[in-house]
Amino acid sequence: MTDEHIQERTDLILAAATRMFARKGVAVATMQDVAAEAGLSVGAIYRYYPGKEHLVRAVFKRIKDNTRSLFAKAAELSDSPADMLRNAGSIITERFQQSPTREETILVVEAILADARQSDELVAHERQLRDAYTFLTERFFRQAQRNGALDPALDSEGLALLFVSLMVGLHVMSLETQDPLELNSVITVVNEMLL
Amino acid sequence: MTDEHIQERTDLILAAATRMFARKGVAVATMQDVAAEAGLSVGAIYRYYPGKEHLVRAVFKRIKDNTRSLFAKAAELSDSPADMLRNAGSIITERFQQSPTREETILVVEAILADARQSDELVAHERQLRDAYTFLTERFFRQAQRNGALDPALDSEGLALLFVSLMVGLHVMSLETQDPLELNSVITVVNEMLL
DNA sequence: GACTGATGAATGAACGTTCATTCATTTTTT
DNA sequence: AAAAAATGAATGAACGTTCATTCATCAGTC
Repeated sequence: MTDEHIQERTDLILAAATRMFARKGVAVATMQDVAAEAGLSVGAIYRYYPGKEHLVRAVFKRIKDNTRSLFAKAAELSDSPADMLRNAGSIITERFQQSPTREETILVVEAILADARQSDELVAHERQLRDAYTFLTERFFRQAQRNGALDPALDSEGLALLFVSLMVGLHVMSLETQDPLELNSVITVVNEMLL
Repeated sequence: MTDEHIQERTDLILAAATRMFARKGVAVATMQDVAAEAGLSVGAIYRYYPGKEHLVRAVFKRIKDNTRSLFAKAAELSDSPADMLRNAGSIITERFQQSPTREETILVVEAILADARQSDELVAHERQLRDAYTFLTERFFRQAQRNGALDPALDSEGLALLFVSLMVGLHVMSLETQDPLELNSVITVVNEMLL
């Protein structure tokens, strides 16, 4: 009853915390909520996490890492801006259609808010989210410009910011609908504009 | 000392609450925080608002109304999609540069999150935010298509969703920078793409 | 195999703190 | 002096955290 068991419990608690934090909000969800959702007692949680603060950070970290790697994958799979838009768009729709990941979407936004409120000391460290996104995207666009898949006259930095903002915006907008967004029409429009 | 005084106090408290809710988060900011920020005692607040819940709702309502009317104004001032983008973009930068409105930006996102968590009963009522945005925008685009300022072949609904998502995304992204966004490059890129 | 003792995972009542709300009192206005 | 406005100490509920206790599991002994 060792490493494997600890990993199992840690994951169980993290998943339960993710659900509760998304459902009620990080500040409103209580440790008792998390414990009940995990099917454990409150005390048990403190064996695996030193406190609520740590649990929150662990949840945010996982969310960010997930999102970042999805972005990286979209860039890797694509070989033109239109393609990248299509890939990133389908990531959002997929993410949203699975119910547990709708909750993750909410937490992506909560994590951004938490970052936004951080006072200036840790800021530099915590602002990696946007940087990582825009960095990945800009690199992809520059590559596309070298390959001739994108007009070299376009400002790749501006384009990257535009692209990432659009993706984040679509995430947020998806929170306002029960049904998945009609992303197809968006993608079609941008495709037409990009050609 | 009646109507005018009541209005004055109500506004004072609402402004203080807006600042504190944005700074700490709605759930974390206390009534004592709000009172201190307003330069009043806790008890005084309860003379003007029946409780925290009401205060929160009032703050959210004002934020939404503000944002909505800014959107409407942008549509009114514009006579082409590129123009609309420029106008909406400058609204975001203006909003962001004034310090009190950076806090409002945070609350726009908190309000969206609060909506997203509302359970299904009130949802239809509360989901006006996106509808109002996209409705305004789509109507503007259709008008532009009639005026010949926009390719009539484009799907105005998809375009509206795209546009609103981009604006919301830019708002959120602006939270991740201390400095105002380099929106100009974004606007330039889209302008080039729209032509 | 049966008994005993040790281990440490899990429990949940209890504690101290924080916070929304109330209200008896004081201050200000009319 | 009466009425209205404002105060802030008091109240009680809720929450994060702690810890004495329980109990299933397993090692050691016969």
